[in-house]
Amino acid sequence: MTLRLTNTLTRTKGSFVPLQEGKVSIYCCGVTVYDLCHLGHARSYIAWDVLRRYLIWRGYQVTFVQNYTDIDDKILARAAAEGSTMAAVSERNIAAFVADMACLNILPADRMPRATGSLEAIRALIGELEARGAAYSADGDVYFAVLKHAGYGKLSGRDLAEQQENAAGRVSDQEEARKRHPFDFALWKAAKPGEPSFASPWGPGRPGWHIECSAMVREELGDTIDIHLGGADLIFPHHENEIAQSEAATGQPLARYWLHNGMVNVEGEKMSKSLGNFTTIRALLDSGISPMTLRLFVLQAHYRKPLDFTADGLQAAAAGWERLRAALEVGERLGWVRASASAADGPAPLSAELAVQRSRFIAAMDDDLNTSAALAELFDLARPLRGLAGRLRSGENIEGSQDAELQQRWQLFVELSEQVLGLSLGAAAGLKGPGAESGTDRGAAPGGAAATSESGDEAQQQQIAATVYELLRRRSQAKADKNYDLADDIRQQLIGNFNVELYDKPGGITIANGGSLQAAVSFDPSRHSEATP
RNA sequence: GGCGGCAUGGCCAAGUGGUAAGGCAGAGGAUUGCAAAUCCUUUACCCCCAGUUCGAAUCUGGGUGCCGCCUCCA
Repeated sequence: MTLRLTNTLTRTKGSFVPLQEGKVSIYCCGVTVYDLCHLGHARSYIAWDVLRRYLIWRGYQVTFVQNYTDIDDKILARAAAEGSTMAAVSERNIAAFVADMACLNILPADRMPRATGSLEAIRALIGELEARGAAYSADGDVYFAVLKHAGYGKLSGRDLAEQQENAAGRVSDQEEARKRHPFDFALWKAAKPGEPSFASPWGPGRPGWHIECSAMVREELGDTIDIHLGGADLIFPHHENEIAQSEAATGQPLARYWLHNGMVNVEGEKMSKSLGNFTTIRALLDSGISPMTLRLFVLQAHYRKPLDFTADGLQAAAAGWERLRAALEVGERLGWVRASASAADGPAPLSAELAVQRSRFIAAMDDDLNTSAALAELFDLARPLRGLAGRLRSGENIEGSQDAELQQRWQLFVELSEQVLGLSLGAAAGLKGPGAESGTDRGAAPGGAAATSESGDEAQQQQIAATVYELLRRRSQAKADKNYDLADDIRQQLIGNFNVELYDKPGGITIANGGSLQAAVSFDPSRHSEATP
């Protein structure tokens, strides 16, 4: 089985064959750093993170480059609005980007070039295009001449002759007057008075938007790369222009595979900056949605399809993540060890059933990253583990349960979930970004008492445990007296005051867990002794 | 006007020729004083019409509806 990917360039799904066996070069269009990242970025970069993780897991040596566009009109506007500088705005948003991506468990790119750091390559490329007659300068601007480039429009399926009239009048008259063709686009823009600018053979100015990607791809990865990634909104004009520039300069195909992710809607409406209805990643996480919930939500749909963010959808994903989380957690609770396996190491010896599930997972991922189908396998793998988790949670003693098949199942499950899909316990609880304290969405319960669990000192913790224990004792007595109103009242008190939940198990034993408690407290009426599992 | 995409159960969403994965929600049952968790069982004539085929959600033609891009945008 080989990986099959839908290539925008050919509009077909075909086998992925890298240029060099065993190696994959990927360029992913990054962000313009004038603001915080929004859900569209999250969707896109989660999808590409999974592509990358899957390739790595399959044994490829992947080089992943993603740019920062840190020269741009909108950054300038933002800087002017806040009395700051372009560099300051960029720096701040780059830091935010890094934090947001880490929070979502998105692997950092191998290299992240910036436009400001690539000016040499950009100027060289423009010069080359000019020398080849593919570009012309006009009043300090330099434009790419689309008519000089055969094949312009091949990515987006546009025909220059047909499109010409439709495009008229879409750009400012001034700029229009300098262009020879409406689709010609700026490679270099002359500086306007008061703007920061960079020196160039054409006078002071700054690069156009598209040229930086062409220059960076070439500088970082070479003339032809394996995979070029981006949002569907970039197909035209950005990627079309990128192809034109690069291929006019090198005479080689820019990328063998062009992959584009579908757009994000919010409650059925297109999300866009111009409509002002975008939600930042931070705002969503701050609202109590866990990073892994967001990740699961994104991966439940195919990356090429539009994705509608709704409160209901996120809630469903949160419940789904709870299930996966329980299954991930159970092995750790039982002290099981992760296997350091990957597809490249060859399959570990698996039971027949597990081997089938593993190969189904691979088949799904091979089919243009069908994460939805892959997740179905993951949920199937998790089912018996959830059963184990359920028994553990309700206080049943299964410490001795070292069933080999279950352990193996857990190891496979963890491997696929964490390594390939990036759905990870550690990422949910450990890797903290702003506003991402809780691994579970239900952790955002009333009272906010949960937050104290990490800061409380030992004495305080003992005090709380003792109080909880006393309440458990009283509740046990109330149950014995069949005074269920009081018993329920105590349950409510524990939730309200400490965010602690109670689980009754056979034998009248009650376990209190979560919230302000660092360790579970249990009460056994037959023993009257405290235990902390 | 040009290019492209999508229409599957209450919601989300796979499936691209052999009688419909998975998640959420719901129902019934086991367990429970009640909860929680878990387990079992259960819920679809795949937008419409015509055609191809032994057989279609899946292919072809037509229709209807929705959406994206064509302007900065992941």
